[in-house]
Amino acid sequence: MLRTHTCGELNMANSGIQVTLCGWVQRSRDMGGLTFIDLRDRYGITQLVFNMEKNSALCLEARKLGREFVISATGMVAERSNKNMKIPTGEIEILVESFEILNASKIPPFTIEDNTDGGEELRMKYRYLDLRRTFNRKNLELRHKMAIETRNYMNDEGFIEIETPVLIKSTPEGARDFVVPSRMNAGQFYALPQSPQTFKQLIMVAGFDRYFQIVKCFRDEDLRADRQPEFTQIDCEMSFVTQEDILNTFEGLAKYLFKAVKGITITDFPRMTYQDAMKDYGSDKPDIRFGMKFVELNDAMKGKGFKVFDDAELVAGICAEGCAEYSRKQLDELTDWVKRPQIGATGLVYIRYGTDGSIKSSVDKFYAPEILSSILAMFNAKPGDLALIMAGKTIQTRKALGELRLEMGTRLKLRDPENFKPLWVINFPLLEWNEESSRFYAMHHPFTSPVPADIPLLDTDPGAVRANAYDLVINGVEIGGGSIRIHNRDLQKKMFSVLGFTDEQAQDQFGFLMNAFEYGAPPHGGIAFGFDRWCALFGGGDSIRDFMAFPKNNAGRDVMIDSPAKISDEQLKELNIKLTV
RNA sequence: GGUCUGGUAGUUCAGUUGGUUAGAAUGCCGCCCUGUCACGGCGGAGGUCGCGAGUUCGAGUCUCGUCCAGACCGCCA
Repeated sequence: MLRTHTCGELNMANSGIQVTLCGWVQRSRDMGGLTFIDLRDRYGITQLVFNMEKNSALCLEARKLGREFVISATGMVAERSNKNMKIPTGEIEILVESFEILNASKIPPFTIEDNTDGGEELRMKYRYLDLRRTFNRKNLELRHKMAIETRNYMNDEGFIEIETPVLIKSTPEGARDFVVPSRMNAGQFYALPQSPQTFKQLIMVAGFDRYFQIVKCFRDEDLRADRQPEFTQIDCEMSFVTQEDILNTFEGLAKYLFKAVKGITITDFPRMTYQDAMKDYGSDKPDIRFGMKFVELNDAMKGKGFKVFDDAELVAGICAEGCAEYSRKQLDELTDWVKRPQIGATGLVYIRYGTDGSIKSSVDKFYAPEILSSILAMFNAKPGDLALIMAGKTIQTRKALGELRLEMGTRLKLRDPENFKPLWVINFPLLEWNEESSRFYAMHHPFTSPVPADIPLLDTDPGAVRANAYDLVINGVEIGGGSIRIHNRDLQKKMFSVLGFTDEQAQDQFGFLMNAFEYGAPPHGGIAFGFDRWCALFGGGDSIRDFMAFPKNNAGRDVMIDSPAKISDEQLKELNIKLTV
């Protein structure tokens, strides 16, 4: 070992002993007769002292050390005359007797500090330097803890971790696949898994009963702050269970992780139907840290001569507590906010309930004071509150109002990142109609089982079929989703047919699964969690990139290794690929 | 595929109506300082204003194109 201790562990109890530390030069302070160096490693920072009077040659050498030099230093642990209570090692320092430069460093392009001066792009290019910062180190430590504790819980619950292949087969439906050309099979391609879905079902057919895997998945779609082309799932599947068993098992995982990683005891774990979530919050992943539920106002506000509302399919609003003080300018600004293309609302109506009991709205012309007063009563509004109302097509209005609700929640500071409110959203529809291609798509995926009572509807009214599917939502973030699967060949075949597959296509693409169902497939179901998102949520971050060691930028590029990149003509030839660009 | 924002010193940014030699902070280099810990003081170096056209007597500033980065919409079974 090149060191006797780390830079984070020494304190008064160690004073008087000789130690050797290794680490990076965080900063040096040259006082003339004294030189201080903060030596940093994963574990902390320890101050080294060089004294000109005691050893001038050594002190002069130490002054030459630049930021991020890697050194080992040997000396005596001593109590400081001026203590720094801000750091754990702040009561001691090392009186250095000798040191060695293990490796020099160029001047780093940005400062390796909590409040770094480096921008996003630069830090990504030098990610290995960025990762030296406490912020990133802590995020990766959190991620590690999450993974370890997940494995602990799953192992204790009798789950077995099994790896599934990464080179698999491309299938339609769902996200775009990343594909990998096969050299030995000219003209043919593997696909990288969007999830190990079919494999974990086959593992159930194989009798493993309880499987999980912390696994990389790949989707070739555009990126977001919470979406990367390669990401990690906690993928889980169980046999001989009902939906209730799965919800209980993974409610257990969530509670365990909250306790083990965040030290938080979760007692409340409510469930909400998809239908209620859409009606009350305009979202299938409602943030229930705050109320501000939708109030539907069709009966109260339609037919009173205000054309925008009269023509609307839905008139609905929310009540922002204590916002009656909003100025005309603020309300205009809020109206502009909902009119942005991302939200796409056509307008915003307000009713202001003044603290003096006065009522003022943007539609006074159409609604008598008594009516406005009765509407405020529907919101349970108190003097000082502000009702915000939108109208239009039901789906768009709910979506826009949902965005407005989140925005108001943020402005009113009702979305504390250290306050956690998990929620199961259940009772999802099985299918979703797509206007563009005029066909149904599986809302979850094509292996999701319909609620048995609704199976006859597959022929008559597919859109009304409910699925045995569920999502775990925490603070408005979709953390995971799953379903009870189809385990019967005929039902699976039926499902593909409803989705517009011919029997041949279904057999060609998913024959292996349907064949397996004919050999004693047990009833099964499962769930998959977005591991990166869960880490980001627990870490209080908005971007999953901060919780991955080497993430890609918003164009899917790794700016550090500069990928993706061209390959040589020889490689292309070997793969039988001709480029058109 | 689309919308928006940004690109100026190593770095993070400011730069007014288009007008003299493009500034600040930080980092870097040099000198001074024996208790600092965001040390302090003095001095110094550092710029193809992303790139390419255009308008103009004159462009960091206006226009068009293009590249790069970020956020979002579409997309993400």
